[in-house]
Amino acid sequence: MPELPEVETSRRGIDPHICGQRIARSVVRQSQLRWPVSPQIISLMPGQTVLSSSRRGKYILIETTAGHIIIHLGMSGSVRILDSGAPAGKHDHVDIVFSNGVMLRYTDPRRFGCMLWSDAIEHHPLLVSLGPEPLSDAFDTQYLYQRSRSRKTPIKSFIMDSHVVVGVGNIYANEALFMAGIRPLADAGSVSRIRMARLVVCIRQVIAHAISVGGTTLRDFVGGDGKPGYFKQSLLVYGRGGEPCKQCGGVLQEVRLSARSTVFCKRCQR
DNA sequence: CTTACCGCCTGTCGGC
DNA sequence: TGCCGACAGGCGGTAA
Repeated sequence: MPELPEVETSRRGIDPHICGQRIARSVVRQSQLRWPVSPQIISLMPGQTVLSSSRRGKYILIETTAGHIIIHLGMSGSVRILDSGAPAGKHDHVDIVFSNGVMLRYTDPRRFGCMLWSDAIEHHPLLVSLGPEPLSDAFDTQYLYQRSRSRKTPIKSFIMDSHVVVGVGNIYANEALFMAGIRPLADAGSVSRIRMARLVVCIRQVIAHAISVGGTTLRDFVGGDGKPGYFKQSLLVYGRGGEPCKQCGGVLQEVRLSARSTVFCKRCQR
């Protein structure tokens, strides 16, 4: 389940292999992803050169001489660098093959992800209304506090809303709220400014830490020592419902919030 | 504008 | 051992 740190790790993994490379052709084996793969991925790509890669939220953006490729990994997606001769497996949906024999392969068993093309990335509907990056200056106490006023939605849902802040998935939302000592079900609008300030710090911390260890799930790009679960070992509450709180020893509660597993400590979080 | 809920997918896992 | 339902979950879309 790629979250922001895994997406960033993926982007860093492919970037040096694709930048400056000329695209020879693309292959789409399965076009039915979250949305159909843009036809331009096939029709416009040959002959184009990759200029750069970047990331916005959980979207990987690949800039070519004709426009941008927008990639989302959904729940189970991955991008890998392979030799163009590598045989395709069941869930290898799209290949972008470069003239030097290197290939970028998009794989996604559950097909929740997407591969789209845009020639006006700054106006793309998927990107235009996204909230700030959690590690950017724009994401600060003032911003989060102001946006949360009069919001009745649970604070956990609030910080998982990509229009509020990007990249905070279920795992990191649980972790950040525990670190901040805030109950996931508290009304967003009722969280005090002081506690909102703490939450901003905790979201930053957990995301930055996860990026620094290369995320949890995607580790097999380049030179990966391939040790999975780096971040998993840092988890304080996620996946630990019924187990003792690492802070007070009490039993961690687990509830469903909008169909998502939500774990917290009754004593440490208020 | 807000909020709550739906559905897209398939691999995995627990129960019988 | 095999079958089957529940579950996982990002997030756009839609209804109220």
